[in-house]
Amino acid sequence: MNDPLFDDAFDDWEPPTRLSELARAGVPAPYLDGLNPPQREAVEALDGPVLMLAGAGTGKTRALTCRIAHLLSTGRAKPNEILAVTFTNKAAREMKVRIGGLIGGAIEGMPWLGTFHSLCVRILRRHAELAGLKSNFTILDTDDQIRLMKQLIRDANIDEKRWPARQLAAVIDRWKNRAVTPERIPAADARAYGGEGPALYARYQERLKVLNACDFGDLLLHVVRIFQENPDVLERYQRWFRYILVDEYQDTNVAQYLWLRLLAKAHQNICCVGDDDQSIYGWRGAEVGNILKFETDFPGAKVIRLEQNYRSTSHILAAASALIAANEDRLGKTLWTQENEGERLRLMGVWDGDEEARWIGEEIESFERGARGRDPVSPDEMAVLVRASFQMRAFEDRFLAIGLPYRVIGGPRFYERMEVRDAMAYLRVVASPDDGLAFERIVNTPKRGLGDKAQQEINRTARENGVNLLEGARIAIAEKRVSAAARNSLDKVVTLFDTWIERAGATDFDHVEGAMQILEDFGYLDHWRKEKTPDAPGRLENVKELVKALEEFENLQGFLEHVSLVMENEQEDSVPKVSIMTYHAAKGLEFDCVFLPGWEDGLFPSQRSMDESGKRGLEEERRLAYVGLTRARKHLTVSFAANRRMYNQWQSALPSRFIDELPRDHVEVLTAPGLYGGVYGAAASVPQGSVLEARAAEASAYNSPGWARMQARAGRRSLRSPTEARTAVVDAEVAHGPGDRVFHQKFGYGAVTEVEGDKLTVAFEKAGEKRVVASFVTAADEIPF
DNA sequence: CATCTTCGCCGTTGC
DNA sequence: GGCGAAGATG
Repeated sequence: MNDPLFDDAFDDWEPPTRLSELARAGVPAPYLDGLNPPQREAVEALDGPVLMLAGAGTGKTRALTCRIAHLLSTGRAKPNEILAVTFTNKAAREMKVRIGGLIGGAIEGMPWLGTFHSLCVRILRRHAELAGLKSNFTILDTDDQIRLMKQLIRDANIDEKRWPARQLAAVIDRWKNRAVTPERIPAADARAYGGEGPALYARYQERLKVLNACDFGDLLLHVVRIFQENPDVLERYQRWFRYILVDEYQDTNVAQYLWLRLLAKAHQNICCVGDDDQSIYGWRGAEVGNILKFETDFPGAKVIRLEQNYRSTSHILAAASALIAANEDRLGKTLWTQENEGERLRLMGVWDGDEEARWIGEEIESFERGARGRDPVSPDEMAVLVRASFQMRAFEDRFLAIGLPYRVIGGPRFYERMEVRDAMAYLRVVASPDDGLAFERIVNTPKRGLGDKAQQEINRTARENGVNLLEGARIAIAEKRVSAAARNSLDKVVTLFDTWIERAGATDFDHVEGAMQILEDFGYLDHWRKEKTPDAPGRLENVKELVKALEEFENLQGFLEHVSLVMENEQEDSVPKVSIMTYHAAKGLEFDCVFLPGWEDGLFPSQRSMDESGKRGLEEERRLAYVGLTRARKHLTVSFAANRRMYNQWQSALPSRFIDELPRDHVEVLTAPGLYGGVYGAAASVPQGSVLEARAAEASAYNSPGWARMQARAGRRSLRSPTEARTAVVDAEVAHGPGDRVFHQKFGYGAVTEVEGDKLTVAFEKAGEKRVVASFVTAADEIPF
């Protein structure tokens, strides 16, 4: 057991006495209390492959943590012999805490509980040389990746406009997700990226090696390859990890799947937990297929379904279940609950995005006060979930305006800020001098008179001599390959780095103080002190905060690794705050009160997703909606706007098709009668006896898209009374033709130039040519005011 | 030759 | 609104 690969910290570890005695006596451990039968089965079926199909809110985390506690307390494995994979670092942290709570808090944490990426880094550092790297390799983020690829594209004389670097990044990413190496690109992919993809991929990997760096995909790919090519190494890990657990299995990609299968091959003690209905990372290479074929991959697998939902009220669960039922590709589960009926899902239509933010702000305050006979809800228990991050700003602006505390989760993050990335680049060069991308980033930041010309020369020199940029710079100075002014300034940089690289190698190096001094010496702190822009002081603060964050780590490398993998800077604060985040970031979380704004076709479901992946894309969008709906415990509000400002332009939108799929019985419509945007809602709240009501009764298939869309058309036109609504329903059928003069609420007057179905192309006098939905314009002579 | 200024283009989701 | 490329300035 004295394998130097693995720590011996747990050699003397024993399960808590009380628990092991209970286990020996055959008495159920206390943590088994209150588990429902399938949960309990999932906890107790320790040997052989197990697939836990766990619907939203069915207590899968509980089952998972209990299972680990059970492995530990029955003495099946020590804490460091269990490999447990979570989807986020946050989930890993929380799970450690919960396991500690279950078995008595005595464990020092589980070293092999983490995300695929963090686990792979640990393994890769130990065997870096088998992948052609040094063990102090750096991990590049997306930004670095793109910059590197841009260089390669330029070198290959490819037109960057026609072939954007992002696209190459996407192509290479897809290959890595599927564990495709440059040597084994499938014939079908040979034409990727204008036929240059395979060659550029190979060159990219070569450059990474030279830079002693790897990207996210590499972390897995390198380890998989090391396992495949070095059976002795693989065998040691197979023996060490006696039990394997995987959370969010529906979101694993091919590379991750291969990694797991290699590690589980010998003993097959693998337990995967997932929910095909919550698979929302297809765009990142996740294969729902992994979960669907688990039983084939691991013969004799036990499949356990968790279907009792403990989270949401029955109205909310019913609405979510009905929505997801529209998907065809699913295993199918029947969630049920014993919770109260609760409130129905509330549906609100508004005129534009600003009004939506205003209204939600007011609603949040009203929930906080406990108005309308509700129990007060803390802001910590409320969340606004959006499809895309650009939607967040409207809410931030509004919440700032009314003084409502909020936190943005997963938005533009601390470690992505320019000044923080600059500061880190300095530290990266010191910790890992081969990191040319970091060197490039700061060689002329702050300005040192080292522009394009000088930098190109450094690059060329380095490449010709086969050395890193720092050495290249040194040679360029010695050989006078750059101008005298540049030489002088560059020499200072090189000398300073030499000094600090040496100091950092010393055993008594204080990395916190050192980091601050590095930034001081290079003039980076002064740079922000001198800057007169209003945001300069804040940026200086951020840099100082970054240095402070170093305190929690043993050395620079540890810190830099943490940043590249975790990228979050959470500080617990005392003020309760409303959370704003994307659906993707909300996975695994739950709140008493959830707002889902922006349910408009094209935004949600995202047009791009549908264009790129067709029906598959739409189904993933629907699963995203399902994830959103199932985050709510008690209060759930969906809203949509008739108009939204995007890229400084007004665009009109139809309500999301997902709204049509919400079952009427579980929905309360708040949209004001006769007000614009009265979809779905218009009819439900139209006064008795009105024409709209008659039409609603007629349409037996109330939830049919056709009906809802007709409502949309009718409601869309700033109507104030049922009388106007009646006219509107008729008007909506009136077609506009080319040449007609029309009026639009936001764009003003214009002339129709083209008609295509219900979309018009209109040349507006002020706003220019726009494509609009026919129902949003009126003939210019009958403006409804 | 470096840096500052303006213009046109682009724009999910994230470990 | 942000970014990079091209043009203007010092």
